[in-house]
Amino acid sequence: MNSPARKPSRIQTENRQRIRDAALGLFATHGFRGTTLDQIAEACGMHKPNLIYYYDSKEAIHIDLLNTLMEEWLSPLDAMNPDGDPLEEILGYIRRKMEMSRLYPRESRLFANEIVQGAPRMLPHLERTLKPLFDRQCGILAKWMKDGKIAEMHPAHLIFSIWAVTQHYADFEAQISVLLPGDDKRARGADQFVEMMFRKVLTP
Amino acid sequence: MNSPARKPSRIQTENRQRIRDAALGLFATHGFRGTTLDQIAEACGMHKPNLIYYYDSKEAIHIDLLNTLMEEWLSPLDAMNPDGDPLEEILGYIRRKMEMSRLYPRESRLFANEIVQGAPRMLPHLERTLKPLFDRQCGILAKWMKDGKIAEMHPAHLIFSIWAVTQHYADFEAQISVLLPGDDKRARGADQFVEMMFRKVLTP
DNA sequence: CAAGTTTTTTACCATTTGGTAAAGTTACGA
DNA sequence: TCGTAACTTTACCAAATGGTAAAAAACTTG
Repeated sequence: MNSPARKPSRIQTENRQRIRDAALGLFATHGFRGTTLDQIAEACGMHKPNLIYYYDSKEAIHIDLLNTLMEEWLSPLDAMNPDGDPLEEILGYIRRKMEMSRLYPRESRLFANEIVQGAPRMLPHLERTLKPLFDRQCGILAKWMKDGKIAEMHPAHLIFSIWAVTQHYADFEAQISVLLPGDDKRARGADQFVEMMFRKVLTP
Repeated sequence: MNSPARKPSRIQTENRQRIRDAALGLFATHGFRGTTLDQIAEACGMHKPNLIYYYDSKEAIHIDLLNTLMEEWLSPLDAMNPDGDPLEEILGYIRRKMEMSRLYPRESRLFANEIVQGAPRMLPHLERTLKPLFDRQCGILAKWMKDGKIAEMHPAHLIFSIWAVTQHYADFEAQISVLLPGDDKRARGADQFVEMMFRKVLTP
């Protein structure tokens, strides 16, 4: 076991990453309770007690995943520049969110599972990390509205609607692929629709 | 055990309903694997083997719930009248969806859980029941667009966005209540925002 | 390369969990 | 009201699952 003061060895860093990567896919598609340590072990080519050597418990893996991924998951929101062109900043954010839905559906579903089930392991993190960022960005949006750069509306609900629409494509993909088969141009169609939609909504 | 030909007794009807009601809340907040038969039994004041007397397995309860609720869950979509005023028909549908998010969050989360995890027990049902309805309503929307009654856009993605935004308020309530505390006027604010949003999007 | 440390593997355990068997109780039609 | 079918309860079980103990193997470092 590693003492708390020592920094992790190369092997530790690598293997923890392997574990997280395997666990991410499984937690995303089966949820926390639906995923077993044996499944994670098999998915990353390790043995069950080896997981516990690197993480104290199954829950510790889950929590570490949520914490590790939250930051980069939220980074596009943070990247909105208060001094840029309002409409283009927001549309840029929306484009990045659509891209992330396509590139990182596992992350999207991991958070979706967690929050749908009441965020039992993430509520404090939402309070401490997401809330301040959210409030700040709402402030930026409010200022843009007051300056007449974009249409006047409730900034919080605007952000909710952006999250809802963009993440829907990752979280509910199983349903979408049934209703809109032939996935060739689906991504482009989605991108075009979402851009058109929010352009209309935001234009004063 | 009841023979397949006999129709269920009063006690059977009542107790199955009690079981479904208890299971709905638990499946919605803990997912399928996260819910145990003992939890369901306790929640409806029955004993575990009694559940198995009414349902062959835990999975049978889950499947019956999905099947039973799917129809009424989709009924507002079916209620869109092709001969009514297009904008008002769609906005009426959106209002009903918002109302359902508020009145039936358990149902919304039950389906959210199921679909996020790849709809393992619902894919055939989506194909057989949802797909035809969806295609029909897309056709109605397309005609309204061709007639210039509402703005031109991809009908399927319009429906996706309606589902995404309205169900987001039920499915991600844990997050929303952190970001927008003081729930007094939250529902009204949401309703107003969503109506304004889609009015803009749909106006030609 | 030898001693010590880190990492991996094997064997195992206690609890939980979905489900069964069968006895006991209640409801209900003749 | 009596017999039978429907329903409920108690006791139980096998498999799955999260986790532990400790020996074996591999790696690091003086």
